[in-house]
Amino acid sequence: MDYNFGEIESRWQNYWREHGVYHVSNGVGSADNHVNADKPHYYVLDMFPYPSGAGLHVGHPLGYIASDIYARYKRLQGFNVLHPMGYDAYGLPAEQYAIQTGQHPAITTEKNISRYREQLDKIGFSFDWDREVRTCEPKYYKWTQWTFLQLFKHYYDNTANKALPISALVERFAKQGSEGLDAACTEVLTFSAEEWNSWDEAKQQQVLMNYRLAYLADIPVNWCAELGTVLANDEVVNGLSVRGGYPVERKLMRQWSLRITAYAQRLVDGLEQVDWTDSLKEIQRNWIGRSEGAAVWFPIVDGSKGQNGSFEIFTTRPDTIFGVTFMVLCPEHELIGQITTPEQKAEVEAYVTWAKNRSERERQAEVKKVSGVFTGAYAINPLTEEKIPIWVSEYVLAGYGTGAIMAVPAHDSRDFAFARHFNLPIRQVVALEKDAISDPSTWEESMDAKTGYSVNSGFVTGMKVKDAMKAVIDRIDEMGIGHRTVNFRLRDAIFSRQRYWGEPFPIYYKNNIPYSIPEERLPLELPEVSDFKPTATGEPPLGHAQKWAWDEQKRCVVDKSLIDNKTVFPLELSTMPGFAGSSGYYLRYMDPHNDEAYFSKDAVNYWQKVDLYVGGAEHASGHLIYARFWNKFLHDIDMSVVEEPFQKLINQGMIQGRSNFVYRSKADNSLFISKGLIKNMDDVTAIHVDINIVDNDVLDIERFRQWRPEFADAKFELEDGKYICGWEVEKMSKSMFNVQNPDDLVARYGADTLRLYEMFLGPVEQAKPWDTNGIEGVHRFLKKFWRLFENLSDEAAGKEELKVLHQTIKKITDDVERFSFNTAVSTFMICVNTLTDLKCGKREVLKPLTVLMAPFAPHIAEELWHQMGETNTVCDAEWPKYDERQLVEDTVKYPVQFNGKMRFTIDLPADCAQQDVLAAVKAAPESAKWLTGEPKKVIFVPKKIINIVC
RNA sequence: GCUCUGGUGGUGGAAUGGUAGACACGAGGGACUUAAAAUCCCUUGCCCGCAAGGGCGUGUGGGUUCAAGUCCCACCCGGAGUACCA
Repeated sequence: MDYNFGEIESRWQNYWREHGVYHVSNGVGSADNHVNADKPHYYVLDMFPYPSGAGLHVGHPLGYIASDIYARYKRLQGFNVLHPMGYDAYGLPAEQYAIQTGQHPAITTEKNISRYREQLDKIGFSFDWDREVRTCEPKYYKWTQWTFLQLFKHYYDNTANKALPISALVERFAKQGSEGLDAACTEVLTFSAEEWNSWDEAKQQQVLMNYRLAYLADIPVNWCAELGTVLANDEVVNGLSVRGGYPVERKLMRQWSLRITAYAQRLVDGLEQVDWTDSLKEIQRNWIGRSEGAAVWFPIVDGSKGQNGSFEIFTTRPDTIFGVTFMVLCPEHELIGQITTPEQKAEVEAYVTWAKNRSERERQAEVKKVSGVFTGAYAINPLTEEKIPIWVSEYVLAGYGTGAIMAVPAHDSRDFAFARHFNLPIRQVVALEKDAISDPSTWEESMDAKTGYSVNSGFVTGMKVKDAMKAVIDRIDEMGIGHRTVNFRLRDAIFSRQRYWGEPFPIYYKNNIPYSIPEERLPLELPEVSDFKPTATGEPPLGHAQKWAWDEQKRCVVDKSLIDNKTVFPLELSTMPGFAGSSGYYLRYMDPHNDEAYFSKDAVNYWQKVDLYVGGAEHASGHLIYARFWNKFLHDIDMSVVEEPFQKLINQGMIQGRSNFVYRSKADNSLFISKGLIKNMDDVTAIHVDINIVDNDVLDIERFRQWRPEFADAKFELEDGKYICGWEVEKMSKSMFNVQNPDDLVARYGADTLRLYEMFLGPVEQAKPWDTNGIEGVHRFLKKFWRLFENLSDEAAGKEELKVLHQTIKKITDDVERFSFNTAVSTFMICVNTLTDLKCGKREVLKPLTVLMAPFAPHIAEELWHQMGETNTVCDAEWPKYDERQLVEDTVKYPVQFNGKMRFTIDLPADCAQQDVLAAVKAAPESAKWLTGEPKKVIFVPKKIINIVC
């Protein structure tokens, strides 16, 4: 009987579904715990997909296949494995599509999901679909909203180093005001208990907003007019939106933000505990951008103009303070208005206006261009008492540090450029050697390195840079004008989107103060709207919703015509961003149908965390930071039990497209020249051709003629009767006709072949081009494996057969453990080739081999498993263990080296001692040529090699 | 610029410091077949040679070592991330 993959695969997919083979229980305490009560647990998670209209291409399942193999492997090893899947279903593309076509995003999303599901099902994954989550479903986003409310109701206490309830803060303020409080906040406030108690509700709420972990504030945002929404920093690249590539500008807007910066240090520290690649950790560290330095207050000359008579700067180089020759404020700095002299006023205002109106894009493009203006005001260097000019420039950013710097042009390249441009003095205060002082006016560039000695620097002169840093900080600390501090590049995450297709905020406004709707009234469901575009007045799409107001007494959503601002109030109109729903989904999978809680204590105590997480590295600075933050917060409020949610993380590499080209002659527009016959590439035009009508770079001429009407009469210059196409590795995209759809391959070769081939392509973590050319080999291998079972026998296996089996068990186990699936597939090939040569059809060998194959090619394994008379699923078989005794070799083929060069090999007994090996080598006829006289030295590695130096 | 990656046959790729190129694709030759498909066998890094055999080979140049694709130093090229972050 032939290997009929179509029939086999649908049979077992049905069987698995009908028997609930992939259903997982939560261990002890759960309703159906009897099955898995005493097994160890393991959680394998894939980053859930956004179901786009295009469906899956061959790159999407790569990670899913890898994780599925691992999940199945763990199960065979006796683990209770959680391996769920769901959909990140809220987001921009569905909404953009809705705006264009008027189709409700819920409908297109539903359609896309069922298409995804169909495609996924065909590949034979072991997902427990009973646990599916969809971020756009009320019963799921109820808990996204719930988490938001908890963030709203907590603040971050730096002393406790965790999130604490706002109610505790209110109590504290009533008793002692801000005294002794060290908390994450937007600005440091100082007030007494009397003051707090004297304030009205509005003022108190305003003050609390300064501390909430989810807070409303006017902040400069990335506004994308084309998309009609704000975007997070990681959603903007080079001043353009990641989705759509539209221009993005800076704009001050009242937005919800998450105070993720409160967790910056813990986010850095947590990286030590997780098993991720160094490069991924590095991306996160860079994104968080921790830097140590000092905060220093510089007094302003004629301090009456400034509020406190001084302003704060941040520097990582306190040791260079003797080299400060000017100060720079960012154009947004609040002090500018107060300190600018009347003579400079016009010029400064013009500059500030100009800078503020510049788009992100212009700024990015002109980074190297120096611009700025003198305020006319001066500061005093607190250590030298020198009077130094204060400038304003774009190169100082509002969002980092305090938006003000001390400029040390000799030792900072940006300050250097600025000083040169405006002819400001440059003073050397660091030198590689104590006396290596030169004239900075002759320098080509600044000396930025943190090495060498301080020079021209008062009391730190002669100290090493590192010591000088400490000495300066100690001094300013003593003087009470500064202290050691740490700054982060990470910004708070803007959490509002002016969009329709997202989670509504469970917030209503009473006198412009946000209040949370009661938790027991969640979810606050997304209302229907007449139009998905923003309203005429610029309100988000929810402004179109008629039934969108909160009745405080009835505790429910009512028609907005009832708004009276007494008992009925307007609801928040923006929605949450894409990362809201994906930040905690891994926890919900643990207990997806719980209506009482996000997830039960039992469930999270059982599963703890994700043991293996597989997904793309593109989420390094987005999802993976937000999710870690989300989890740490949930940990603080005693929900999640482990601080770091993803223990081991694997990034599957991108699968690139492999495009094919035909070459049209420029002289004759209907003539196509085969690649090898082209003399000069300038004579031809390369045209992308659909990879589905090309086989091994050979063009199917008939199908090419049918492909496009304009090619119907094409003529060809052939080589060896074939038209050979050119190829190139590019992004997989429709416009390049290089998209490979997994369904086509499943139909042609079967899911098992697809699974094996995706793994065989190369290391999972490496980017690689998709190329169908090799798929035949993998398919042939499966047929060969199938044929082994044609002569199934119960005879005892021989030594050779057992040896290859046990070698295979050992190698496959090793390979799976280190996620080296490509070499695992080769190992299977070697094993099957050997067994074919040995004509081995012995059950004793084939049965364990089938179990080894089951994670990789589950359908064929299940079929053969049952053909061997088994009645239970192969998924619950036992992973074989290798027997060291079967691996022992009697003889070793020793490579013989002379002076490190391999010359020949010699077969010897495995237990041969050095002198016997040497004797055998001397006796070998081949040695005569290389061995003249006695060897000077002999290196002998038992069972490995012998090297003779002569 | 900085950080992280990677550089091995015609192609994808393999190699705990110990026979470089496993496994597969492609290509060439052959068997079976009326023919095709399927299957099977042989050859396939480059150079010299009829052969036996020899020389050269893992981006480049040095070094460590009995032995280097693998370790160290310097450099070249590709890919990704990030970028006035003080």
